[in-house]
Amino acid sequence: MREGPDIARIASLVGDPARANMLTALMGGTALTASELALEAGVSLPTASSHLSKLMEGGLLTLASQGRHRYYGLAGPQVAGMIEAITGVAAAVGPQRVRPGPRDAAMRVARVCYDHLAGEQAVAMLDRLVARQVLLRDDKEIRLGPSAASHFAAIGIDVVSKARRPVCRACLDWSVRRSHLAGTLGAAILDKILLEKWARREKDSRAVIFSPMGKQAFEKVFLG
Amino acid sequence: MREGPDIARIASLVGDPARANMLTALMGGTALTASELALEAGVSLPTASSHLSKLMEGGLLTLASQGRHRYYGLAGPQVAGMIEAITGVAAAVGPQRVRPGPRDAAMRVARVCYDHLAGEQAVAMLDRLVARQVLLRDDKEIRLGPSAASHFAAIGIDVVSKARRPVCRACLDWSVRRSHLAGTLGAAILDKILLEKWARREKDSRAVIFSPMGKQAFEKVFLG
DNA sequence: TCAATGCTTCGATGAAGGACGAACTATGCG
DNA sequence: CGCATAGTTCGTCCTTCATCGAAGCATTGA
Repeated sequence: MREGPDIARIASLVGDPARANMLTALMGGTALTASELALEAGVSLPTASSHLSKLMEGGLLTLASQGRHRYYGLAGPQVAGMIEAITGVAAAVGPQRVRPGPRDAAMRVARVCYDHLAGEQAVAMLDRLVARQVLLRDDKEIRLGPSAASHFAAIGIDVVSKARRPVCRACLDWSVRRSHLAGTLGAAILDKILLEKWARREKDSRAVIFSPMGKQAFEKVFLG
Repeated sequence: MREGPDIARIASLVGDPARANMLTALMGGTALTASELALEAGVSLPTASSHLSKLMEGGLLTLASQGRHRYYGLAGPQVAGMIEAITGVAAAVGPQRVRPGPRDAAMRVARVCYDHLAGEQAVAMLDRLVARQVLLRDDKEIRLGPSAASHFAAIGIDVVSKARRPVCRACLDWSVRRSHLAGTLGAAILDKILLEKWARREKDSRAVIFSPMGKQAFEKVFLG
């Protein structure tokens, strides 16, 4: 009989369809209220409330009360990474899927991963940044290169770490099996992309759709 | 209501304690038989068999039949990565350690790991055998040294491999984070320890309790 | 061919927990 | 205040599924 971190406890939290839907919905990065999550999960409000308590108790969610609204969000990037990893296995393992619709294709190209960009675009970006030595990567770790500060400052992104959260982190992609950039820098880049309206978010989905011009701009700045 | 990869299905597979233990055991990288996994999970053989079918059906395991042995292993690095991600969250989220009781302390010192000895004693033993070059270890693999046959023959252990099972294998310890000796040799040594009554097994536990004299004898033979 | 071992299937049991309606608390708004 | 909206708690029903013993296959060795 094994000991150690209670992995079954965490996994079983994700293992309920209603809770899994809630967590998936929260992968979009924005915090949601209990009613919204109930709707996402397709259960009644009391049921959702019960699930949310469990997720809170399990440490997977954070709660921000604002007046009579209670906003639930993912507890952190580590939790988001776990959901991505599970999603990846589920996607790889379920070959009995109907042919990938247009939404799936879009998801493969670019999607939101909690607070940063994921998908082929994001993987290509990280590759390029490493090739140009703006970022340095050894093994699983990613660090800022000497030219990083000036490079990102030129496009209006400050790479100074304000919080305890790391600036750079690698996050494994489920569609491609390679890493993309997470951390505060990854989040800042996604902000920039949406702020500049290079891309818009598909409603009720994690997909990120680049406009033709936005794609060009993105490629010029990050893949150039 | 969401669509997409069935993440709840995968997570719920990991969400059962017995299955979680099996998967954790398989994280070592070596494939194990159904009986071994039953022991690891602390369930009966039929129960284990049922769990294994489910894990197979879920695509998390691969199966290699060799005669009447059926070796189960993780389906791939992606699955391993997922387990690791879940373990990470579980470790970060649950620092609530139960106070280590006397049984836990004993488990840390010495315990049975399905057919061989694990724990601090076992780790020390392997270290010493390698230091004396009775065993040779490179990377993760352990082989017999030139003096191994005579050395073990002197204490009544035959190192000739009868079965297909390897004589030496490294097994990662959860208490200490280092390896101990598994394989037929590991099993033979545990047999010897119990046969000579150097130690007895705690009932209903994996703990192995050395008598004062037994400990001396063990240290003389294996740590001398 | 017979016995032993490794493993799976079957059937019955029992406990865990997910579901919702109703009632309760809390915030906001006139 | 009184009413409406957002959430939680409670109680109960009910499905699911983990568990084990016994029996059934399959492989190996004698």
